[in-house]
Formats: sequence, C-alpha cells, structure tokens
Amino acid sequence: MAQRRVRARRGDGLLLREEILAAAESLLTETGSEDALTVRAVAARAGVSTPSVYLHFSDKDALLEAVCLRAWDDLARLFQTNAHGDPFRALGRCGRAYARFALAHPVQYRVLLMRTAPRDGVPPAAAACFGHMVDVVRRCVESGVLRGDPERLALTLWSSVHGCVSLLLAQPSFPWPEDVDGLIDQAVIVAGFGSAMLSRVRGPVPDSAELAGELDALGRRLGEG
Amino acid sequence: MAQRRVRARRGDGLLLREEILAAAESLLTETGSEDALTVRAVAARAGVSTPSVYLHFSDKDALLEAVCLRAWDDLARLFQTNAHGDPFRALGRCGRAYARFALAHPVQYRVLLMRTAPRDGVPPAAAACFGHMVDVVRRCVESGVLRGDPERLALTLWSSVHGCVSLLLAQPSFPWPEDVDGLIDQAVIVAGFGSAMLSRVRGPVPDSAELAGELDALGRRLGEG
DNA sequence: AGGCTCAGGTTGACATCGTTAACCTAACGG
DNA sequence: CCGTTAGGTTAACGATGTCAACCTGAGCCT
Repeated sequence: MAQRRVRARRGDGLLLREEILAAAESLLTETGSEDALTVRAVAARAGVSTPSVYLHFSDKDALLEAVCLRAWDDLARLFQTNAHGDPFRALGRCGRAYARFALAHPVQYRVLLMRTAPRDGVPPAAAACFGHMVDVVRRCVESGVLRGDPERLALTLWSSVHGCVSLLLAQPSFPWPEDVDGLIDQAVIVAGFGSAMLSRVRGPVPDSAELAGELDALGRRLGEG
Repeated sequence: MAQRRVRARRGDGLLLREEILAAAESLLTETGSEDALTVRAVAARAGVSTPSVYLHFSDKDALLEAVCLRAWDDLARLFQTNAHGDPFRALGRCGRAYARFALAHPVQYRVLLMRTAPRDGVPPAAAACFGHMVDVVRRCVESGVLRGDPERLALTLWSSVHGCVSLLLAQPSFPWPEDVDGLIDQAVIVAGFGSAMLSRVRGPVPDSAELAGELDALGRRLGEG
C-alpha cells in the first residue's frame, strides 16, 4: 500500500472509482501484462483496502474491461483524423492507424479483442472498431471503388487488419520481418485490393493461369497511368 | 476423483502421461473453456492425486500446451488433402480448411494462437500453421499467379484468415451474418485476389476512380471468359 | 452542542488455485 | 527375501477472487 488514502467527502464516492482506474492503468502499462492486474495490487496502489474495489466494480473482469476501454478514445480520434480525402486512400490510412493503435495499446487490445468475450451483449470495444470501419468503408462504396454491403465489406477488412496485429501481439517470438510497418501496409492494401476486386469478379474463382494473365495486363495499365 | 487409478508397472511410467492428456482433452472439449482445466480437475479425472501431474508436466501451461497441440495433426492432414490441383484454387481450399480447423477446435486454437506466447522460442503450433501456408503459397508463386517472397506472402494470407476466425472465436455475441462460411470464403478470396494484385501494381496506391475503372474492365473480361 | 444516519470505507475470513517438500509403497533385480 | 527405486501420495504454503460483518466520521436535524 503506497499511502493510505484519505477518505472521500460525502457525495464524492466516485472519486475512488477514478483513482482505482488510474492505478489499474498504470499497473497495466508498467508491467505490460494483464496477469499483473490483481485486485490486491490495484487496491494497494490506490492506497485503499482490497474489498473497496468492489464498491465500484462488480468483479475483477468489470474493472479490467473498464480500464482497457479507456484507450478506445484514441481509436476514435485516429479514424477521425484519417478519414478525409480520397476514400480508398483514406481506407488505407485508417487501416494503418488501426494497427498502430493496437500495437500502441497491446494489453488493452488483447484483453478486449483477443479474449473470449462474454456471451451476453456486444462488447463496446468490438462495436466501436467495427463501427469505425463501416464508416470509412461506406464512403468507398459511395464513391464506387467498393461494391456491396458496407457492413459485410467492413467485416472482411476489419478481420484482415485484426489478424495481422493480433498475430503480432500473440506471437512476439515469431521471426517477423524487419519492417513490421511494411507487413501491416501489405495486409491493409491486400484487403483493400481484394475487396475491390471480389465485388467485380462474378462466378467461380478463376484458375491460376487466367488470373495471372488478366492481372498482368491490369498491372501494366496501372503502372503506366 | 472418478476411480482411483491402479499404479502403473515399472517402466510404464509414461502411461500416466497419456491418461492425463486424455483427461485434460475431455475436460477441454466438454466445458469448452480453458479455465475449466485446473490441475486438480485433470488429476481427479485421471484418477490420480494432484501433484502426480507434475511428474509428467513441468507446470500447468506445459500441460495445456501439450493437450492443445494434439489437435494439430488434423491441420496437417487437412492441408495435405487440399493441396492438389490448380495452385490458386488449392490456396482457397486450404484457407477454408484452416478456418474449419480453427472453428472445430476453438479452445485449442485460442490457447495456442490467440494468447501471448512465451518469449523464448517459436511455438510449434504457429510454426506449423505458417509452414503449411508457405507450402501452398510456394506453388502459387511457381505457377506465376502470385509473385514475391513465398514466406512474406504466406504471412499476409495467414494473418488474413486468422483474423477472420479469431474474431469469430473471440466475439461470439457479435452480430455475425448468417452464412459464416460465406464470410470465411470472402476473407480467403479477398486475401488471394489482393495478394495476386498487389505484386503487380507498382508505385503509389491508385486513387478510387482510377482503381474502380480498371477493375470494372477486369471484371468484365473475367466474367465473360 | 449533541446525537443520528448512512456513505464510504475496513477487518477478517473462505474456497480455490498452482506448486513444492517430504513421505510412502509396491514392483522388480539380485 | 531383501534392498532399490519408479511411481506415486499426503500435507502444506502462498496467492488469488470474493463476501459478510463491522466500523467511522461527515453532514444534517433538533
């Protein structure tokens, strides 16, 4: 226990809630692991007895979710500042921004999007991520570069960039290439190109030779233009 | 404790190891959650005292990893049976098979690929997944439909399908579309199309109008052919 | 001033967990 | 038949999430 906290005045009960959240957040970022967030450690850092935590959070998971959600304001800002300009390029910027956000808040991202969420109700973190993706995808659909249901398209793009960052977070000892940024770029662009292309290729998947031939031609034209 | 196990004969010490693994596996699949796998529960189901588990596994995580790895034989078989024929179409089949594998072994997949792996050494599960992807991608590169470093391409394709299934596993209460299979198909094809396209489009990302025009033309030709 | 109330905590305990140290015992070689 | 040792067991420790019961002091009322 760092310092025995002075008792709050009447009506200031919510003060403790904020102090607990701050203590928990510092614990998370300092240790880099959610395992370090024990109720006792948080209470001690807040200068308060252990059961006091339960005055403001129904259980440990509620505390963990609340503290991890604090990072999600950053994500909204990131999407907002990257959504302008050409829709397809904005999509790329937002995807990269999403990845940067995840890697900048690894614990929070793991806790909220890589663990099994409770069965009841959509977790707000997931809803926010998906919502932001839908917004930027919708502009691509309106501009004509993407076609189809924006929500469906957003799901694929979201899962694509999520896959990249979640593997990076979960497998730190994997022999990743030097330029992680380049890998993320690749994941984002591949998802964008693929989505744009899929909505225009009807029928069965073309075979290798046919696809190679058509894409060679496309590459020449886009390279020249 | 179900039934007090009869002591193994001399030299049959490894018998217990197998029985512990079987008990742990049944616990995992019955409960569907790795939290149910406590050392005590496993020992009880194996008909043995709790510390006996430590005769064969250094700690709980070692046991958990060992039991989850048992599913990975299935994955090797799946890639093997889907790798034949046209390379690009085989890539699609393997991607779908990978997703089916993950959804068929949700606990094992979560434990081995969605939790933070230890810092020392590449986990065998991740190495196997990546290795299989590289194999099938290499054939695509040899046939010319994909271009570039097979390992790099495999990383993107792996992360793409991993993203889809890991979101499905982690967010069961998300309003997923009815046809999960269709969503997986989409993720796989988008990754394949995008990868094939990216290696042919040099220079900066085209803007929305340019991309839309070229892809419209491509769609018409592939649709007719 | 002085007492009452109840928001805002604390003390102490319980069950369960992973893990270890110390001990036991039955199967085999001689 | 006896000693060794592989193959276990018993008992315990410390940490954890959580709860029931208790305390206490700030603010209102008379």
